[in-house]
Amino acid sequence: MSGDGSAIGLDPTALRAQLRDRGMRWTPQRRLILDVLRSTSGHVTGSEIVERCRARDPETTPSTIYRTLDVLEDLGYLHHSHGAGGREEFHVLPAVEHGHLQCVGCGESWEIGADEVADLLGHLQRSRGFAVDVGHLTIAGRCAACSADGADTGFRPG
Amino acid sequence: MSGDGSAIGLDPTALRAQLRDRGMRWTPQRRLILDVLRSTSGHVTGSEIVERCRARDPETTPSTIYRTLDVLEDLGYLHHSHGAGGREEFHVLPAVEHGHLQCVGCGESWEIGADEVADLLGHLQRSRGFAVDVGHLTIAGRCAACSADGADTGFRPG
DNA sequence: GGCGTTATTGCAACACATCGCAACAACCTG
DNA sequence: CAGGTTGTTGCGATGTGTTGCAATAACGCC
Repeated sequence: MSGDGSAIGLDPTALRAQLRDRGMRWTPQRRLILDVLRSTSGHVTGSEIVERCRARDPETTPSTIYRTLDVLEDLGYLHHSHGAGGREEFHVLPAVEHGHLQCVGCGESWEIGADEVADLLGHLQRSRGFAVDVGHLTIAGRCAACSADGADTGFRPG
Repeated sequence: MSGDGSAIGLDPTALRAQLRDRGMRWTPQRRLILDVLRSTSGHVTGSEIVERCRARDPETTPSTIYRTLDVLEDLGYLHHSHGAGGREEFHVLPAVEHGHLQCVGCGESWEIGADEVADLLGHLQRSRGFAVDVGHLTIAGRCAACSADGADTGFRPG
């Protein structure tokens, strides 16, 4: 819908400064990963990121990538949740915190704003004192189209 | 609350009949897995089931177990969802459909009844036509105790 | 610019889960 | 009970993440 993901805020210089503040280092690998992330909009799975990094530099190793992703999440540059299949899904630069709806039929996913989530889950917070991690929330189910299509869980006989 | 999980309804004979109805077979492996499940209450991760099966019969292979688990889920004997870490969690004999709350701090998890879930998510259903898979729902966050304990995501310096 | 400290990398191994495929064995039939 | 069908098993390989550890290389300091 909107831009191409080359978002302001994924600025290498800023990240470098933030890292240094924490006594952490700015490395070529991190620069590459940040770069890949900058040219990414919306959701990506962990393996997609690995793939894209290796496309630019075949030397890149998965462990480095996943560790860097952790760091970036720590710094608030991204969020991750787990899709309907349990795989990691990263969401770059979440301007506003939000959750996801994912269809087990077609795999499509949609965002639900923090407002909406708060509306839905706020009372869990109040009644149980349970602080929902909105950014991590992915709700599985079937979208309208897939519900109309077939009733069962993605399985279509014959 | 109730018993030890040796629930009525996980009856080998009944399962055998159900399998045969579908042209499927009753094998020693399936019997073992059902047995393990019978002595299990509440949540188990996939690897826990594997472990317990191998404890009784070291020959058991993971692929067989996971495949049988799929079959059993198909037949409604259990449900699975993905915990905060993305790992599979199975729930045996869900008398009533329900979702889960899982604390990323202590790992503890709680059930939330279908009623409560419906209450929370019903409007997603109405406004978007999205049919939430309640049995698959696991909401991550921090429980009251852990929220009081420390503010960040499970990380504790020093 | 050279040097020391120590965060980070890359490797290898592991953990969890899934899949293709050939051999096996439940089950049905006669 | 022997024989054929075909659903299942078990193996090995693959995909996705994680972790321990020794070598490397950022970064701060002189």
